[in-house]
Amino acid sequence: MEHPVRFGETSVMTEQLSPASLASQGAEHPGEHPGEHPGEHQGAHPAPLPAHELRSDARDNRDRILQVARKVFAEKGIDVSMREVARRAEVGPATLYRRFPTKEALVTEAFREQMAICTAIVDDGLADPDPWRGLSGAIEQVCVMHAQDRGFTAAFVSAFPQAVDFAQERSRALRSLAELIRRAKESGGLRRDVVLDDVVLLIMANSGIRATSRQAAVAASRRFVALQLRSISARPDDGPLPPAVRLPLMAAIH
Amino acid sequence: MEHPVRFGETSVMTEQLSPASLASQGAEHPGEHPGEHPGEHQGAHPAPLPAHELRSDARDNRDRILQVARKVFAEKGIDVSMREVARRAEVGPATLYRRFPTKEALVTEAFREQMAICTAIVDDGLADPDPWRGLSGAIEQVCVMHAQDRGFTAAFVSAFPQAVDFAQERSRALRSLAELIRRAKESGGLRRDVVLDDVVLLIMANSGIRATSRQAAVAASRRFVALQLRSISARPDDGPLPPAVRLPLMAAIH
DNA sequence: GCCGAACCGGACGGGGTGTTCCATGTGAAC
DNA sequence: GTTCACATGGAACACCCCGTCCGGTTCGGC
Repeated sequence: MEHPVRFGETSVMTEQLSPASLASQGAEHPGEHPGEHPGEHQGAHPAPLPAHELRSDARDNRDRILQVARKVFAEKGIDVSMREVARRAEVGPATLYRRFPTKEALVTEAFREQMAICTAIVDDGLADPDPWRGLSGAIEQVCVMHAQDRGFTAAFVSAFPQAVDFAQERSRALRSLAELIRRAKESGGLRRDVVLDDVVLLIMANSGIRATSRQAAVAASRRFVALQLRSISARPDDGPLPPAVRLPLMAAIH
Repeated sequence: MEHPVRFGETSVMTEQLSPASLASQGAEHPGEHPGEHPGEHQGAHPAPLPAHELRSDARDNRDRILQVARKVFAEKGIDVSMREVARRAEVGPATLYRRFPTKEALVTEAFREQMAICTAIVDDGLADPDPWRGLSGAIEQVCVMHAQDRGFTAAFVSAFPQAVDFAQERSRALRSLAELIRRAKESGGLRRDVVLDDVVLLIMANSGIRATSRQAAVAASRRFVALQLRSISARPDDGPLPPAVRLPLMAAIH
């Protein structure tokens, strides 16, 4: 079962966090509280983010922005400017900022779904009667997800400490993963000297893979994961690996 | 507008290549030719880079710039601005640009030595009577090098196609590596289904590892490589792994 | 010590980014 | 249909960076 995904990128933006990111900290989660109409007019992030009762046009814009953001983050990584997102969504910068007071907010919201998919993948693995199969499948799927979506990878690893719900979701996924690892060891599928950090290390390393195209990245990731699984499996099956992939670095050697 | 292509895009500095990078292309390697005194006055990159016969103060500055650049690139990666390098070297931007007409030039020059070390490592491995030991040692050393110096990693993988001698050196290293792999397979130490691209993949993946400190990164890298070697070894020894490392991502799970 | 060439760094114009202000437009409740 | 709070986009702010020009400084040969 394939989850829909996108990609990620490396580095940065960590240093570009706005001064306002702190301000947006104190605000409560929007929640479902009806009748919550703070009469403040705009300018300087009035309320963090109203829930889903926006005016129809505003709601449309919000949706379009998120859609565009997800796409462009996946293609070019997380470093694309807010302005470009606004441009592509055919929206003024102010509109973008009223919905997402900060770039961090936009990124967090854009990847909330994928983050959830991530945990879902792990939970799926947990549901598998064969823990080793569940674990290896989960690892592969998560890695492929990262290979497809540069932005998600960046968001995942660089991981704004501020974005609370992001961290929460990740924390949940990690807990499930830990349990899955425990079971996989118990069942004899996973080597006993492998720990949770190793699996995270592996996923992190996977994000270092660069290729010329998204397909190539996925293929490379598949091969990489297959190799990885050999190294952590208690009884490696020695079956054939996915095909090797020619990497960009190799161009020089013709 | 399509990128001039080559390598794995991934942003970073790709968009910051100066227009002058082309100009610096045509120029010959400075070489040792004495009596090469183009009387042009400065402004707009007069000669690419005079060799080692600068005025004493200029030479001092050049050395200091390179020293600072290496340090700051290692710490913060390749994305630091030219201005910051200049500031840290206590030099005006103009001075920096006069010595290194382009950021690419600075990076290339800063990492020339490390690049050479890289090939030396591989050649050392080639000299080892036990090809498998030579290969695994080389892999570990290169990976540790990358873990210690983020900038070098970036320079290595993103790899300006323009920087000819850089590419040459890397190409040389790759050729040696290929030979080392061939021998390791022949000697029965390396699995037969592993190819050169896999080792490169592995090194690339290693560069995805992030940690809270340089020591942690090195430790994580060591563990990672040990796992890797298990997956490509024809007869994994099952010995103890280097210690596991707590990764930054894990902070959330306390 | 002189003097010219080599060298220096501050400052400039052009461009980009994250974010906010404000005058204008518009959905929707009455 | 009127009304007004909400929504909008262009312009603007403050900052940073890039690569270059220019007037002043310093090296080093004479």
